[in-house]
Amino acid sequence: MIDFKVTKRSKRSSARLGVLETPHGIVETPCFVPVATQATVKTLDSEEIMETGSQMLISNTFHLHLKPGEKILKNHGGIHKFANLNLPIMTDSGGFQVFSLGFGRDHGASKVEKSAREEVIMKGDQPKLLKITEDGVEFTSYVDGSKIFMGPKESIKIQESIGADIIFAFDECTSPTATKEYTAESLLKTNRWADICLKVRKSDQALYGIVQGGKYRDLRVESARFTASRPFDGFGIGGEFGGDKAQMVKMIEWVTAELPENRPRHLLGIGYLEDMEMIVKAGVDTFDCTVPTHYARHGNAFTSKGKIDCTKTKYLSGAVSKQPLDPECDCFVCQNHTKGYLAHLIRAHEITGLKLLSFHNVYFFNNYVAEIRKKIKKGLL
RNA sequence: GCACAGGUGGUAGAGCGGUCAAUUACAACAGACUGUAAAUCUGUCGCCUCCGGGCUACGAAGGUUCGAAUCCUUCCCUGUGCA
Repeated sequence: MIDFKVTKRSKRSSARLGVLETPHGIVETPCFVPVATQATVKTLDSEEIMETGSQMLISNTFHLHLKPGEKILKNHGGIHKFANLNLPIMTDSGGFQVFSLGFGRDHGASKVEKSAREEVIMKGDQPKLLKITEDGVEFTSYVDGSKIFMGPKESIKIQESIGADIIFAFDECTSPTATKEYTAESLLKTNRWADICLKVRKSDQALYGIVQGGKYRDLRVESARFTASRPFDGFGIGGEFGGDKAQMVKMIEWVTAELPENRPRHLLGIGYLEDMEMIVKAGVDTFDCTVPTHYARHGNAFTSKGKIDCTKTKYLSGAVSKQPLDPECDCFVCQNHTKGYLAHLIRAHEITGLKLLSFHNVYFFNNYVAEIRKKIKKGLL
């Protein structure tokens, strides 16, 4: 079980400071949650994860179900022991994979598409590689092509075996290209699944319900009200956030306005640096995002002066090459390594380069949110 | 000196008469990435372009042919073996 207390409410916005207590430690909110899909923050070991100042991680039910399988995790005493991760952990339910391996894959689309696409998802449409039914979703495994059925019951059962502190209801993450009719019908399913998740849960793990509804205000509000009316321990805000940033913030605000103040809100899969203040001001407590680790493995570092693309030759020589990634950052990487060395490692495809950039990026993101907490404390946000 | 093998775009290496400005990989350059099928993906990659095409190119020079990176001759290089 978890305990959540709001310790300060901003007078300038919907931002709030909070303390989230879990069986594996306390989380100060607002908090960035690094993504550990396969029970690891890619390239970082458990000690390094702690050194980045991470407070909580989110792992993935679908991926752990495929590999190594939840039985393995259960036999090892759950994800914390299995991966030697001594901090709070969430597991995403697999609902995002309904999108990412479904219409997202079919259309090469992101849940944050900036502009409209030609593909439109109509009521009754099905993705190519999976089948969404009333009871759940038949996935096609990317490991061996086998069919894998996952619905609310299955997801909760798996999540119980994995043993995270916080688990999520199984939902359908809808696409930015879904019509209102599709999104409305999907929402009915997600809501029905939410009740099943609550019903079948036997563990004392915290269970978050997920708000969907796409870009449609009435659907978002309906979804938020429905989810708020159920005995969830917290709330995930999911689905698409297509359009521009202003639109995204509006969509979050529609939802947080309907959610009870005394339970935590987790924004699923959003967290560019430039997004952070906005989403916190919109009333979000925790949020996860693959960007720091993902971009790191593609050679990009985030700094107080902007993004640095370490694949560029210009960082190898001259004055810049002798400087750290970010002179204002006190992480291990910035204290001990130059841009020139990091650019070399990335360009030489050395695995250490990926690790060092991942470490820095996660550290930087955590630090960035720590500053946001300070601003709220000072009444500046 | 003789005998084999070989010389192709930044590199490696395909191609062995037309569909070749030349497969592919790497390098280089540019772009993308928001609950991770992601150490990934996309594009450019001889020169010029009014984007139709034009020009120069497969060691060098000749030749055969309607047509040569591809066949022939000579030369120059490289590797290996024998003297």
